[in-house]
Amino acid sequence: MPLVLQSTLDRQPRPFVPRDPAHVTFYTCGPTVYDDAHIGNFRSFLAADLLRRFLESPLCEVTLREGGVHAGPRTVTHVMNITDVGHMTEDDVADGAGEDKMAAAGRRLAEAKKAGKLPAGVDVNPSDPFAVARFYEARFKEDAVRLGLKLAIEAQRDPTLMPRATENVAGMIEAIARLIERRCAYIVGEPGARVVYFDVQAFPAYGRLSGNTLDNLREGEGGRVSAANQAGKKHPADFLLWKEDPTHIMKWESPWGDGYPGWHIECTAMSIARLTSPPSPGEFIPTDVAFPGAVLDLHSGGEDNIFPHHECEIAQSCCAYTASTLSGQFSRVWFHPRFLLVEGAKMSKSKGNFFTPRELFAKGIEPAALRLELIRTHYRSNANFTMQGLTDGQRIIDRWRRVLDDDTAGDEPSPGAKAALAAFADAMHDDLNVAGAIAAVNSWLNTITKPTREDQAALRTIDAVLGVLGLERPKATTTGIGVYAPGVEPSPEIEALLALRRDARAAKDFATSDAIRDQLAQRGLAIKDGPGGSVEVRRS
RNA sequence: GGUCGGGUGCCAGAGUGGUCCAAUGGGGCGGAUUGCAAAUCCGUUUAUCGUGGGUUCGAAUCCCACCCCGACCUCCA
Repeated sequence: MPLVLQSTLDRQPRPFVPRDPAHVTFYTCGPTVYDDAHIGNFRSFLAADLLRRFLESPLCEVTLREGGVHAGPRTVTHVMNITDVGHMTEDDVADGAGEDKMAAAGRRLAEAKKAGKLPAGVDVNPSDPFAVARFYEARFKEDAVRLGLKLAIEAQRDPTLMPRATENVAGMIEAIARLIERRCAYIVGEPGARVVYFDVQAFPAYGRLSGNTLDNLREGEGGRVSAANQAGKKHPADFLLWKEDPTHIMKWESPWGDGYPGWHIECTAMSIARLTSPPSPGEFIPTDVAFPGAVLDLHSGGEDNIFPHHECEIAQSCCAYTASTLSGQFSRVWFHPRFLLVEGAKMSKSKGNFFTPRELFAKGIEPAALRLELIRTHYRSNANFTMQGLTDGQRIIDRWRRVLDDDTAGDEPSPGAKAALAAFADAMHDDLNVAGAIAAVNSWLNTITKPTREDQAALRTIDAVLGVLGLERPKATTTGIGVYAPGVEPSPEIEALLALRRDARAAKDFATSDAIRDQLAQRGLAIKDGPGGSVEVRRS
């Protein structure tokens, strides 16, 4: 059974039919770099990564437009933008009110610097918004690489895969100009305070993605679309494409004055630029009969992007670049992973359940365990991140690694590897049923007492999709007697206790040795006697 | 109020009309192992599937109502 996905547009699973089955185009709305990305951000990015990895796997089959099946492997060009334009903190009040977010981030950085809380070796000029953006961008890329985001690894060689909004303003201006020319956008205000808006009434399909059609928006009681804040708009749902503001902290020249672009236009410009052959002025991308207005194969983003961001992106992209402005979906599949809860509650800084990958890594959580915890729940359900889940995942990973690490594996054929690969692929083809796929792996491994090389090869094929086993393994710190797990710092006191315990055990004074173990347990450390008198120390 | 996604054992989480008295992992319990632990290995245990009604020969799976959780309704993955 070839791959089936549930696009947000369809609300039901459908076979995935790319334009070119051998080469899939995939755009992911990337991070805003005003701050470190948290585990919720990464859940969404990793879900996209998993989809991409499966598409590239030899296990993945895809439906052909003319019918029939295309067998993997295939290539995927996966692009993810870096949003380094500082949007406004109060853009809902009026387009362009409040403080620029990049400026706010700079202010926070300046405070951290003053308090001596910046990591060693870091020198950022907090008043330079570009420097602030680059600082967080670099940290994001580090985290992404550690979590095995394939795109971030590739981007180390090909930076065009992670384009920056600030370096694509020319493309945004071109897109806006095309929209104005096609009468899908209009300019209001006098020079010095001009604003360009997209005219939502020019795109009848507006609202199809989110269900927020123009009628529903009018009836809605969210209170955000209020006419009072929207002076000059033809329709309250019209959205900003360009804002003239010569005083802004980040500004560019444009035909509509010096200023900055709206929130949505950057993704249009960057996806068109990197994933299509951009049409010349006056020309448009021809419509695919089967998928009108579909230019990209896949487009992903967190569920909060569905409205307004992706709704607006579809409208402006189709109106600027495709043959018809009447309808269009821009991407064949819209892929929206749901939000992550933490210990059953919404993640928030005030609740203290807000985590970034680097914080967890510093505690000794290994990237593989975090990755598995973040991908193991179906992407269209809210996932619940728990410390228990992290431990569960760690055990699964340790178990799988024991299979791969067995260097006495023989050449005899494996009785179960083929069926396991098929079961894994079946689950993944079914709208990425990762939990089912992991279950297939575990059930198979349960039947193995001694892995063969074929088993190991099969597990590697599976892991090329899941992407956990190849991740960096934090190293234990070894001292004379202790083997300290990642995240546990050796100290002279602990060393002394371990030495005392060793002596007590040698003298068969188990009361003392157990007392020392209890003492360590009170400090949150669990020990395990290893070979040769060594003692493994980890957090309990 | 509108538009969506969910509610399955102690926990996480699959399963979308019969093969489900419900996968898988963790936990619990028992055994091997250990001075005792831990880890590992072996075995084992636990669910009438949010509530109420309906459709059907048959429902966790379809329909209706209600309750609850989460997202969005121009900051947010």
